[in-house]
Amino acid sequence: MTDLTRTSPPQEEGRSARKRRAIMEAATELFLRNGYQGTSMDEVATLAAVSKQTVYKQFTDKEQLFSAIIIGATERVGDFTDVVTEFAGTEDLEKDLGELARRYITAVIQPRTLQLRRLLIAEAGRFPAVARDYYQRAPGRTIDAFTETFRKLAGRGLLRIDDPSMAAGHFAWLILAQPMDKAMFFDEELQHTPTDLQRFADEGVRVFLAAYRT
Amino acid sequence: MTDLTRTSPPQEEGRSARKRRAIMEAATELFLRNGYQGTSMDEVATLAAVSKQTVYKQFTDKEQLFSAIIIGATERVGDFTDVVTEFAGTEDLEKDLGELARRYITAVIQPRTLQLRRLLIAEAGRFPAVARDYYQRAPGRTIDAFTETFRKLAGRGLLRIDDPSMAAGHFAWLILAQPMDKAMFFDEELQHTPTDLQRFADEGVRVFLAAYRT
DNA sequence: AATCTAGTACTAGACGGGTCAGTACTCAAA
DNA sequence: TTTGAGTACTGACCCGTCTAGTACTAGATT
Repeated sequence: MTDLTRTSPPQEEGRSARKRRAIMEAATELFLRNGYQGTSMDEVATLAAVSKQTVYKQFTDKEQLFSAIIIGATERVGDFTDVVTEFAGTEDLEKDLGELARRYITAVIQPRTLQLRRLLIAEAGRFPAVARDYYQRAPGRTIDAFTETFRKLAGRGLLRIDDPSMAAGHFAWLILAQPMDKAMFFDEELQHTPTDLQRFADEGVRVFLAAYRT
Repeated sequence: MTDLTRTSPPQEEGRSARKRRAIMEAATELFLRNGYQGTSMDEVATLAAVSKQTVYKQFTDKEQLFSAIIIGATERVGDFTDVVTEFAGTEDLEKDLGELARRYITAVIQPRTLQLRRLLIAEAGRFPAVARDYYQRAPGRTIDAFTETFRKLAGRGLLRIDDPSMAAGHFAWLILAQPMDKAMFFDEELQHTPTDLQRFADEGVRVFLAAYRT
């Protein structure tokens, strides 16, 4: 008999790291659902099944915990930087843009993404640095990818574009502004069906191509 | 010397009404700047130069005061219902749409409107009824006006539109989605110049017409 | 018209009951 | 010996109520 004292499963990460993860998961859940002021550190500790002291060992204070979970949550949102290379050799622009649009709207309309967006808009005044950072790393990054993609497509003569950045903004918002705007104000009590979303995607692409196709 | 005792100016409204107005102005200012949970009833009373008891005489509790100031602030946002009749006999569609677009973006990008929007998005979870009401009475109302306008223009053969509601959404967001989105995340520390805004308006109208003009 | 009076609105501050961020301390587990 | 659970505690804040006293208003009286 060897090592009967080991009751826990083989631990990939140390105890501290495991606790830290539990705290971040709990805090993410609570902050996203109840906002910054609507979440107490006691709640976080309880939901993480951890003592409050442990929370304060891992995170100096509430603000720092908030920043940390926002950064973590931002990392888990969809990444569209690869569209630049994907569109490098497109054969059927209309079809490929349609697919991109559907992928895009599906990713952004997810509850987690919407909650994150709502939370950051709500706290933009209290945490300007966090809001700015999120904007650059999530929606800004996507727009940049679109911008670069369109610039190349214009270079190949497939699109007629003066300002690729403006065109990227038009593309993005033609597709998701309407469902997104409504979702911001109707918390939980509204959900778009996949059919709805596909229609927004298709109509958005249609208008975009009418204006920008050569 | 006549009536030295009268120190106050001729009062149009009674004392209560005057106090009520002071309270609402103070509460509007504070709620818009600091949010619902970030505003205390003591602060409201102090800023209104009124005792807390008076606040509670006029408004049963904090939630009721919040609802009241949101309704009041909503009434003071721009109204676009008259565009329907304005466009009834348009001669130069491109010019008139351009003017509408500039008027629209100027109205919506105002700090007050943006603060109101941010506040309602932040509190959509806590006050679903208030958020829904605001949405229908402010942005929804405008979209409805655009929808009706475009339906009529399509009837006159000036636009080619299957779904006027979708077209209205495209028009609105082509114009203001980009500056609005950024403004949501950059509180105070970003202001678009009139030149920027005009460019968003013009480019939005250009794309819209490319897609929907007959 | 000037004065008095009753009733109402308002002020200032205290207070009860509660929450919350962050700290301290004890005891058990690893 | 280090770590963390559990819990109590501090100091601050906040909602809503209450009390004691002041200011205002309008109608009745002189």
